[in-house]
Amino acid sequence: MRLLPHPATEDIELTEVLRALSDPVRLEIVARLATRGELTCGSVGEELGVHKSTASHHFKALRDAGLVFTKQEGRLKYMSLRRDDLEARFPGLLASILSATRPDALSHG
Amino acid sequence: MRLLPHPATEDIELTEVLRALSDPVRLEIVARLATRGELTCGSVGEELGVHKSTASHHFKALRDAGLVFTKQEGRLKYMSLRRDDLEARFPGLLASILSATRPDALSHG
DNA sequence: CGCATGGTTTGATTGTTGTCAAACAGTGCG
DNA sequence: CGCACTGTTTGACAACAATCAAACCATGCG
Repeated sequence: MRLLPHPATEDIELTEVLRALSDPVRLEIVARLATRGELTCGSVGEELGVHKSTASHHFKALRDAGLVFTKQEGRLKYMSLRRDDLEARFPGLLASILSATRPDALSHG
Repeated sequence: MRLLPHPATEDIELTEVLRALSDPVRLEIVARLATRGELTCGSVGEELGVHKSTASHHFKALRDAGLVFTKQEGRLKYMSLRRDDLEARFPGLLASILSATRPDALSHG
């Protein structure tokens, strides 16, 4: 099992995190990771209707920004949110963004 | 005194807010607005070492995203953070971002 | 080994963005 | 009006990004 490069918690940059989450597809990926724990590249591609190479590209962007952790098991790669690392680095940031992605949690209706 | 177009609070989009803040110059502008209340286009240009047209461009990006409000008085235009609107739309988001950029920014709220 | 499966990389295309400089426009003052 | 001051718009340019398709790489299985 190989390990992919992940930035250390203290090396996570705020602008890169915000930039990574400013894409609708990546924001949706993160929102799903928050509720479903782990996702593979292929499942995201199918569910969001994008090519698998596009999904891979987005996962790399999220990984490089320090948002997700990639764990390989067999032929599959499981991506998960780095919740604790992000909370330690930018307290409250991920929580506020995740709550903002849920329409029912807003003053919308 | 003229009014520039600003999006209504309920029309502020999360991805556009994150995108606006993903640029280091704009993030710095917002951080300074948080501690200093109001800034003009020219002052930002001088302090951050960018051309005035670039500063104007960034202010427009922040205004279009719903982050800042522009008020004209005489020949000057004062930009200020839409703190209350952002708090109503995305609770806790701006606070967590500001604390990530400048931990003392919260004490001025 | 041969093959299927799951992801990655590369190429091409298209669109966006950040920046400066120069021209333009609105405002206030004399 | 003419002028100075502020900010906006336009033009140009380089850099980056999102997407798909196809080729490629790696892993596990028979």
